[in-house]
Amino acid sequence: MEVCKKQFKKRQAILDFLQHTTAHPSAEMVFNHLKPEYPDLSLGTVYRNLSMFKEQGKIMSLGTVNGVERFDGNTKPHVHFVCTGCSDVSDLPVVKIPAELNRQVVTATGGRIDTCQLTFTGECKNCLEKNRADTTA
Amino acid sequence: MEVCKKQFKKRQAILDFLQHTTAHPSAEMVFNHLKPEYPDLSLGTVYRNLSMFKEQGKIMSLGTVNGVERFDGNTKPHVHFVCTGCSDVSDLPVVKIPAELNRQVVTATGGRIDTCQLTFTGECKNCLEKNRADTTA
DNA sequence: TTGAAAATGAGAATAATTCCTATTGACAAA
DNA sequence: TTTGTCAATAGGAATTATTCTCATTTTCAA
Repeated sequence: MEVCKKQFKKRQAILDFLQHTTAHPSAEMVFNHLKPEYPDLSLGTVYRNLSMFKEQGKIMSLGTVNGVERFDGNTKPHVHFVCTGCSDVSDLPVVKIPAELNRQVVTATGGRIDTCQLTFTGECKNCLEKNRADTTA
Repeated sequence: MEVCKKQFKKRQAILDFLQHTTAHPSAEMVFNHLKPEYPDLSLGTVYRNLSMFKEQGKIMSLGTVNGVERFDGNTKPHVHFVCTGCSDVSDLPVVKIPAELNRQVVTATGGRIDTCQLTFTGECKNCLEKNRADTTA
């Protein structure tokens, strides 16, 4: 039966979504996105699988934005911009992390480096304009 | 009386501690550190003041490590190393964030940049050695 | 068809953080 | 010294994101 066919595709669906979106979603955002297609999906399953994928290195955590954890299906080191106004997280593909930094860190710490994250925090163009409109109104 | 003299120095004590430690403490670590000197300090006060200082830009949040938020009294952009084993956060004063990155981001986003954080995540020397000892034992 | 193992749903439990309210210290004016 | 006012605080309740538990369901190989 059709319904059952999808039953064990949920884990894969969660991973697929993360690897094809640039939205850097939270667990709840993943849940909301997949719920229409998988009506009996539960939030616990999303959390469980996200945590497993993170463990396996298939996705990475971007840390929390306004108290909720955000995830990224792109595990290659890249640069993010976080807007404190609307909590939007976006990629900055233009900006590159210089490769020699990694080497510097390894020699400085003597430890093992798993990931590296460069995050710029501020207010995005939209929020800036919205705020300006609010204050002039 | 001596006890009373300290009563309203708690806020300042919290800020002082953050500005003179390199431990990148959590709210609870701040609380535990100041509790002996201020026996009636409450955890709520620590959270409240940390959040106020953060708002004022006097301290900054480093995001969460294993689920708890960490703070830094040094608000100048600098590089951190987070050990996923022992949750230790350390500065990497040797490694510098190239200044031109900031300009690239401003032009790429059209927004306002408040802070910038470069974080390397992995396992520190100590934890690596501890793990090796565990597996060989 | 059956049995074992993996995946899930639902909701309870947990833990970090925030909120609320009565109390207390500081400080200026009487 | 006393009093009034206001900011700062303590203490604990409330909130909320996340994790855990366990019964149920699906898969898949035998």
